[in-house]
Amino acid sequence: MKQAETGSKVEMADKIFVKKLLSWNKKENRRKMPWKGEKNPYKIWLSEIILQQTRVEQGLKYYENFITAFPNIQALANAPEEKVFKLWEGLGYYSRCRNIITTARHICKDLGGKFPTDHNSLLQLKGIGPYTAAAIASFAYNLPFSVLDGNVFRILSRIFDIETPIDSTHGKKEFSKLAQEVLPLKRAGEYNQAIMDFGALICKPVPECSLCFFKEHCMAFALGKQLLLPVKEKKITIKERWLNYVVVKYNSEIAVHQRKGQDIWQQLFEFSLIETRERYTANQILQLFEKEFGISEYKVQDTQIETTQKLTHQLIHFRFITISLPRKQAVPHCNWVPLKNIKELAFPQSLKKFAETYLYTL
DNA sequence: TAAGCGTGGCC
DNA sequence: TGGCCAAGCTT
Repeated sequence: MKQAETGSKVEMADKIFVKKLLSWNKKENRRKMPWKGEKNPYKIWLSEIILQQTRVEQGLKYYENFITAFPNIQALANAPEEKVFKLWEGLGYYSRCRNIITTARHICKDLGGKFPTDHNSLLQLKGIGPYTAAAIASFAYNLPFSVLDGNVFRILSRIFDIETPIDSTHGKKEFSKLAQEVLPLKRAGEYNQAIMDFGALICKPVPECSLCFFKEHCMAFALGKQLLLPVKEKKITIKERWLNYVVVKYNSEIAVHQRKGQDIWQQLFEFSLIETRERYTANQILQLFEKEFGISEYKVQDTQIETTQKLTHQLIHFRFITISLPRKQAVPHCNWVPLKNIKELAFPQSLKKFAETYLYTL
């Protein structure tokens, strides 16, 4: 947007957009979701955390499972961590799971079990950033804070033809300011829900301009730039890695290891791992395994299973080598878990699929 | 502050 | 089909 246009023209467009958006929301928006219209901050919070960088269709079942298992924040705070992680299994971005446990326990232990009712206190909670704080504040308490998510970036960039990259620090500030200016202060909750529904149904990445109530006022539509907005500047680099799992069995027990540190899948479980920076043969992997784990007496059951998984920043090649031990012995960094109990542990999706396909049937 | 964190659906 | 995207946050 050009500097000269930040004055009255934009304010006019704002007013028309808000009026039309709220009217569309009331008359035509049929989108239904279980947390919509919810006033319970616990349920709003849970839904918003689940939906971070996650599609509604994917998060829906997780939300229902969580509400059933943990109907209130006390139930979540009192739950064993492994049970919470097991419910989160497969949803990705597992730090969210760690954070809801921390925050639930903090609220129950230090805040009398009551969710904070002001925006700034919400922002202090682990896992709650600007978007989620605004969502809870506006949905639960109708406080005047505008949400700024992927939908809102897209919509505002198109309506006002703003080419500032949304993944830049400057862009975030600019869009945040604009979003707050557009917000109708007394109808924050209603407006925030409406604009995100509008982004999900009409002003999609590939937009349905023919259905749009605002196309006569949209600068991107006038210029034919819908598909060029919003602008992103960062290129992601994809790291390639090879995770060679040596699945160690003794009778019907499996050696498993819980991931720690700063890497992916923190706190999830895996099998004994040999990571390499390129593809190794099964024999090379077993050689490394013998050396690193101090285990040389075993029988190889299978070396064939290979698969890949694409993460946002990584391309992971998996190799599964199943071996069995003639006698039970300690496997470094691992614990022995009966096969029937493996299902109770949270695994990364690719490992879960391997286990379901090959391990339970051995 | 820029980089990193999962998974699945879409075209 | 591979790159992009989806109700972001933390470090």
